[in-house]
Amino acid sequence: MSANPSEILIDLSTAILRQHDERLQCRLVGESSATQAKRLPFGPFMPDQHRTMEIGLRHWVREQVGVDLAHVEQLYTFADQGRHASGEAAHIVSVGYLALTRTREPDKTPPEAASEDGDWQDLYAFFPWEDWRQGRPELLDAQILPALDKWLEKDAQAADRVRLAFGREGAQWDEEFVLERYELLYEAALVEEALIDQGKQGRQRPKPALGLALHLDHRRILATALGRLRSKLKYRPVIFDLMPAGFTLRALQSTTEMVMGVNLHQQNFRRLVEKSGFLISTGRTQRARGRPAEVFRLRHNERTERPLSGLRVSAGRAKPNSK
Amino acid sequence: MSANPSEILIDLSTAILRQHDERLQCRLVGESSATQAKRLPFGPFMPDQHRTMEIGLRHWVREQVGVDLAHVEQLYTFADQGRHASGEAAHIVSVGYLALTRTREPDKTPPEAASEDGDWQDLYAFFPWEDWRQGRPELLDAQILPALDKWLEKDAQAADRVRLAFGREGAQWDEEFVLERYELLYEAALVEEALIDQGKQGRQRPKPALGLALHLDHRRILATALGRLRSKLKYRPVIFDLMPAGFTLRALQSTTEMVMGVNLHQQNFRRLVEKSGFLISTGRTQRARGRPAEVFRLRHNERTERPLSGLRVSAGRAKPNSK
DNA sequence: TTTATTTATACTCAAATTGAGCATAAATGG
DNA sequence: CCATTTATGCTCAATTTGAGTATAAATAAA
Repeated sequence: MSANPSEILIDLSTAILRQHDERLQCRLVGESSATQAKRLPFGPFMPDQHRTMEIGLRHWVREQVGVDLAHVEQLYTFADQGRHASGEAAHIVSVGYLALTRTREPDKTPPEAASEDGDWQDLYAFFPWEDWRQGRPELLDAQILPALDKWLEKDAQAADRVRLAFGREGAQWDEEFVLERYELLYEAALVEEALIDQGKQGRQRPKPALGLALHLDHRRILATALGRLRSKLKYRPVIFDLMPAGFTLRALQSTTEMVMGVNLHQQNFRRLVEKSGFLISTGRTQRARGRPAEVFRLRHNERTERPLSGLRVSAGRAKPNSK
Repeated sequence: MSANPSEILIDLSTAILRQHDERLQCRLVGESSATQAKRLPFGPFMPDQHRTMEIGLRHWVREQVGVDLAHVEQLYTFADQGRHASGEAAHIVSVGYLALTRTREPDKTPPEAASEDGDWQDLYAFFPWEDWRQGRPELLDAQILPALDKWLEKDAQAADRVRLAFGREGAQWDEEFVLERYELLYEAALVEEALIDQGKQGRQRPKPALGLALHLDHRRILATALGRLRSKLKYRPVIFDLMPAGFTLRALQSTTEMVMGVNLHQQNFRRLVEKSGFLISTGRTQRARGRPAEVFRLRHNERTERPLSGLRVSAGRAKPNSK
């Protein structure tokens, strides 16, 4: 079927995220016909033309999507055979990337351009159980946990993983475990991709309503991206790569909340950010409904590679050995 | 020169770390002849035989190295062309992994087996500037920083990266920036690999004494491994995957110190670990020089995927939106 | 057999950080 | 002018962290 059974193609797929209109969005490409799932922007890695994979990735993104990337980070390289439908010409290894793009200054956005900038989807459409901003999603207790329990009845192997990932029986819900949760839902065949990979084209069984499906393992890449971003926010100031040049503290907080899927305490958030020393006032102010807010910008060009909230060395350093 | 210009081979290379005799060690394979650099255990990914890359990796490790792997984590996929000497038959993409192995119980180690278990090298032989346990390494001020400054004279572009990575001018030394430091030393041609990649076989210039060189980009993988491990220790309890089944708190602390390259405050470390609730006393005690120490073990089989020191959500959660 | 030395463990205390809330300021829309 | 909204300032208790001092229990040396 395939030209050469051990030929390997490397596919670069990128989860491009932006913050827009109070939503965290993800850029998609591909057919919007009902049968065909959309996919992340992608392209093959061509070692003869791209000196590094990141160069290749930027090439494809430039070609397919007209956005400037801020933070770019390699996520993971997936090569599971089970995930790729048979019939492919070669073995595909997909290298997933996370990229953040800065929103334009709210004022400067040309109004007509809004609909012209491609297919952006609400990220939580793919992971509705990850958004706790309005409280614990009802979906969890109404559908997910009962279905997982039913799955565990046949095979209790994964019981502990479910407990930790979904925060049951004393375990805390950890918002970083996005991938772990998605993988469990996949294993339990509660997401459409699992049915497709099993050859059941999603027509036989009732289509599970657990978020929108994507091409191949792209939703897995997206889950990795969200988990990584949530995790990274806590120790590296990547959040600013989702912000325009000038922004209010409230806007920064909203963006953080979108990513974390959780609401934060406004006054304490302000205290944290002020203490971090990353921001500097522009002197300008931005008015909306209530009291006008001060507009900040990133101090200098302190690049993103600095810890945001102090290091977690924990347990206290001591003096070096005297001897 | 090569059979097919765009043919891609995937190479799985693993940094296998263990803790042994108060040292953090790394398993190497390959010639010990003077001219040929050693390398990390490796093998090609063969999609026809390995369903996932991790399966392939475990296969090669089993074949080349007789150790049981505990924690295994994919690090990064490197595909830079500049890094691979020309003349290779195909484009090699190397997927780097980090693996931790548990030490045997100190009592149960057969004395003669010690020398029989392969080629283990002190990790800090490759990164002497990363070990601050005896205080700030003299190497830094004596050699590294002057050489970097000399490099920056020609091109000050990287000045800010140097400042952040090496903690100068107000910036703090961040022990996680292992890769960033190594890359800068590579770019400044202060490590042997840089000279080799430039075609100067290290004979012309005086060989820089900045740590032992490894095959191709294996030292870069090792740097990634150390940085990732240092980072991960702070929020996931992977440290236990370097420990034997039973251990004293002092042994746990020493291992943590080896990894972090920093000394910790003993009483506070104890407090932290006790509070974490990960450990449970075995009732046994272990005697050495001073007062005998209590021997602990991991509680149950709480797997490693739990936060060690409380989450860093920072800025405090608030109640969900009431509306 | 005492004594110094070494290591483990217990406890204290001040400083810093965090979590939660009250209070006030400065706009807008009746 | 007043109710509403949002931003910002400030307080206060609880918890965590950093850095010690004190004591316990062993070994090595005198």
